[in-house]
Amino acid sequence: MAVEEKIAQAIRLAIQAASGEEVPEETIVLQKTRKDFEGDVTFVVFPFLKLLKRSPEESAGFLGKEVISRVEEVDSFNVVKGFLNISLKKSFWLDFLLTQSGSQDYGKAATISADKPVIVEYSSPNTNKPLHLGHIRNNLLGNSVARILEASGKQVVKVNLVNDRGIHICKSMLAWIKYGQGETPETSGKKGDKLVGDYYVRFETELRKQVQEVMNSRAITEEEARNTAPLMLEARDLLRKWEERDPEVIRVWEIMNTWVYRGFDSTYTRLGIDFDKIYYESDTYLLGRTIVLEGLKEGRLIKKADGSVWADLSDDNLDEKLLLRTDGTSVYITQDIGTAQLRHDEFKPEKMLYVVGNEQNYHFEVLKKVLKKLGKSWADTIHHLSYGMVELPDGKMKSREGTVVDADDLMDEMVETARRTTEELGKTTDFSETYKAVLYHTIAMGALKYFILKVDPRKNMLFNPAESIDFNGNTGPFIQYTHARIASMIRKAGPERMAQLRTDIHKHQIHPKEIALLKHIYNYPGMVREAAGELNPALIANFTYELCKEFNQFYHEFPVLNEPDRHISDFRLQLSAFTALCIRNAMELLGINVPERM
RNA sequence: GGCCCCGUAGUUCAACGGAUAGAAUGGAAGUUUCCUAAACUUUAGAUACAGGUUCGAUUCCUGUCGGGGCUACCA
Repeated sequence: MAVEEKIAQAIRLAIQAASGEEVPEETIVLQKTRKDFEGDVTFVVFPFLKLLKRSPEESAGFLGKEVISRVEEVDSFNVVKGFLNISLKKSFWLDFLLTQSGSQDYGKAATISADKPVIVEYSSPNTNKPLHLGHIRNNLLGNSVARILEASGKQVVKVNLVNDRGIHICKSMLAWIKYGQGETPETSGKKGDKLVGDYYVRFETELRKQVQEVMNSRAITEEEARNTAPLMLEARDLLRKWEERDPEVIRVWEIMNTWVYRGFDSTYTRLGIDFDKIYYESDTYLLGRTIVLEGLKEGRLIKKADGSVWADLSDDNLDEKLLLRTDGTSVYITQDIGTAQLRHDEFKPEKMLYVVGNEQNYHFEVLKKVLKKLGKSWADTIHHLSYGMVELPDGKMKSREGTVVDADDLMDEMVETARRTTEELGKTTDFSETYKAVLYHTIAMGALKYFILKVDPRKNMLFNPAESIDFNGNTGPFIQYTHARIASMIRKAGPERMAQLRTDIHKHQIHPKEIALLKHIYNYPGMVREAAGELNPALIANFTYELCKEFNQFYHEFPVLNEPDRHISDFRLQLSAFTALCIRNAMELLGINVPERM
């Protein structure tokens, strides 16, 4: 049993004994003692004053004595108003260092559960649009959440659903057919996804021209003009042909897709993310249609006079939702129904996690309701991990308006900043070219990933393209630097010494600052569990930042290798190595590498 | 209009209903004969507004004001 549990238990029994009332376990909540106060664990007595029939100070004092006598790891306590601050024995902390610092897997669950897996869907790009900063947030979040869940002992399946069909895809195809003159990534020197994206933009530009012309000559609304413009009709026609598997259309579609996937893959690789399985909407949308038609036959859905199929969600205070168009083609949610069914059948997952922006909150609400309407008992395994938008100083990024921060460009800039900063600091003189290339990439990605992941996923965040992402302060490179410093000490100590550190519990008078550092590391596994429960990588980021600050203070104040007393030096070396291990494992959960030198 | 989310230092981010609201950055002032100064130390600076619940509210409730999103036979 962990010490915290023992303390909570002791407090609970003491309150029960004193009051004669049953006290449920979950009402005893311990918290970490705040930094400005002495102690390791704090219990707030206010909620129990009525049971204890004493003043806050007396109650806390009473419980403090009980805890000391019942829990051997407890050394002392102090009382501030209604706060009982409990300190653990120094031997407890030393023992923690000696028993835990050897395990490379510190903080990872010992076993992976054999139960049903958790499916994490993320990225889910649209083949018309090159990846931008919004996708970066999505990709990093999804990847990190998957890692965190794994570390907490879940079996995780990472999946990507590529949005490769629909009217929008036909738009870029049409533009390429009409205006492309056979342009390819090779002939143009453009990355495949960028090339296709350009044709999507081209379609919109040409369409706008047509709309403008029609509106100048006839008095109709813009919406009508859009819907009746020749280009739009051609795009619709192309979609019909695509759904009929017209060989020529399919051929163009496949060629363009191949370009896009090659482009996406290179971006994913640079970002360091991957998937266990990739789904394509083109493979799943028909299943969605089948399910909808079945639902219609079973009387769960309604068909209107024009032939369109709808789910009536008015019982749930939502509107009617279109599932099949008048012409029988599928809409976005139709394929989501199919994909969900497919995944459920394949994995019988405990949970299906969708990492998708909060602009789709309504969509997922509707999806769950529709699945329930269709009688799917597993509808509640669906969980929308809804993350906030990345905003620019002048508002949201919009592909159509060209106000996007391109993922590849941003990564290029980050690498360049990393190179320049490192060289300005004059640290590269004895680094090989190969090492430098890897290092700049590591630092660049560290800065970018940390910048994104340190923010609570649910909140919108701001990115200012005019200011480059910081390398000082609460940043990825700060954490990487802290690790590199420790790695440097370990190198200097040498493998032989590291293999036989003589940390002697009895000889070493451990300093409060050293305990503070150990305490921080001690909290790491709990932090991983919490992050897994909340699906929140920001907790890991902030934890690691605090740990590094704690270490840097220690490092500044206490000599490690330069400490003449070998026992103390060994102890500090072991403490430093444990810190480095904790940093490394924590950063791994964010997908951030930590260098040995920088 | 309806529904949802968000308002914390100049700026970007923290804070299970708990103690004196933390950091970073920018501003001011320091620390290199010492293990990497991408570091460390000191300093000024914030809970939009008005009520309510509570021993205790940045956190929960109501209203006002401000910002964003959704409300497509787009995805």
